[in-house]
Amino acid sequence: MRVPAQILASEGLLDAIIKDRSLNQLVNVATLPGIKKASMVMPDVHEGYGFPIGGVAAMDYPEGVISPGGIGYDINCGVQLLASQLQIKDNRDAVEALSKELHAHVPAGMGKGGTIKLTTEQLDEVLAEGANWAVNHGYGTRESLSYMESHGKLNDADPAFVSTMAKNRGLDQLGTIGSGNHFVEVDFVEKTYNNTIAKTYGLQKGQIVLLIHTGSRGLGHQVATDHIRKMMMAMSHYGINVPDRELTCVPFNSKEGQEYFKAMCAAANFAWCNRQIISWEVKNAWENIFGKEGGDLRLLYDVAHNIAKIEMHTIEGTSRKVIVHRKGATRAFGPGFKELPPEYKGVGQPVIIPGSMGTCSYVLAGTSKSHEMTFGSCCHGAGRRLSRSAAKRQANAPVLKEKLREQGIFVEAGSFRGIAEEAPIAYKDVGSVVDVVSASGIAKKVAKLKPVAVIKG
DNA sequence: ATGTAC
Repeated sequence: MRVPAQILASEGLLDAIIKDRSLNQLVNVATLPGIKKASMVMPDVHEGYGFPIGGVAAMDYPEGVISPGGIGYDINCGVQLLASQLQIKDNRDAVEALSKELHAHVPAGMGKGGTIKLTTEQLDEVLAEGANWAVNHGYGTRESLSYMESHGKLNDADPAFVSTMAKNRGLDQLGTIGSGNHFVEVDFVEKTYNNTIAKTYGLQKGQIVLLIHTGSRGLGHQVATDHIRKMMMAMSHYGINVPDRELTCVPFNSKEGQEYFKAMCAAANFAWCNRQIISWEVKNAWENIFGKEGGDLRLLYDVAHNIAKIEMHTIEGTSRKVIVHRKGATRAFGPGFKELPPEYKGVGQPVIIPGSMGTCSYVLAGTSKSHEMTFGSCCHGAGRRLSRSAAKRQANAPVLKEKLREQGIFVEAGSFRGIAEEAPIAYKDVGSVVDVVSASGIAKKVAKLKPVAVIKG
């Protein structure tokens, strides 16, 4: 190990953490060339490809390594939160119709294409421009870009390093959520914890909000597959040995490192464009149900939780440039961060933490403590405690769907398999996860969101 | 997560 391993958890959460390989993986990551300070995991950690999901690793720029396993196959998987002007108490009766309308507007499910069919030239524009492409083509407003991490676009993207196969997979996938834990969810604000920040973000008790959780679909997956294969062949050339082949990596400033990074940025841009177009479709569905009385759906914020970023961080008293890998970890920058829209600058970045299906989600605010402790990062969700296959064995999807309906939560899902894999028993308690990050000081609790409808793949 | 392993 070149650096220590750092675990953020409570005693209760450790039980689930020690059952899988996530701590071995945490230790493995600590061996990677150029890693600074510590190999870190958040309380929602679980086993992933090479790196644990819920992990943060910062490498020296530009000699340290970049590793696709530290980002994940779903490049720029992330969450967007939309705030409405309606209260749940006045609109309970409309929820079922709204969930059906959302389902009709947002294709969900494995391999599902959408209504937008891009030409290869247009796809290259999307890869270079991110959410800007959506806005330039009538999907949303320009001011919404200020409310997205990195303004919905990474400038280092280069479509030339995205393979034809990856591009072909993406041609009809804009505006689709995919499967697994991806969803569109209707929630209401059950509770606020910090009234000043809640007010700054425009959140109040009883308000209806919407969450969109998806990423770069088959395109991002293919980018990861292609570059992992190339890196595996190149790694020995750079004299790098890793304890697990899934940790394949090359120096950031190497040919293969640069090609992967530029392709990863392009896939991240595809994901931001995707969430922006889904957001536009969600607004169409909303308008169809509520008409003009429905009011505006305002983009509160959009965060990435599977990404690598070049950032400045203070390490042993010195400010240095690092390659921060966040895999199942959300950026959580504190007050004063210049990228934030002016009205959020005093309170820190919104950190959006989706819980498991039918439980609840949280909005937090980044703090300066996160810069000291976790390279400006926080957890990203509840975190699995059961594998997909174990969840399928233990969950009874039809019964679960009916149970959630009795609790006032409509689930629109493409398959019972999807529901079983995402059953709440397959996940840790998101409240306990959020309490750990809140107690550690890396983020502040702002609001708790309760679902009333979930659209899944 | 993913046209569910090349």
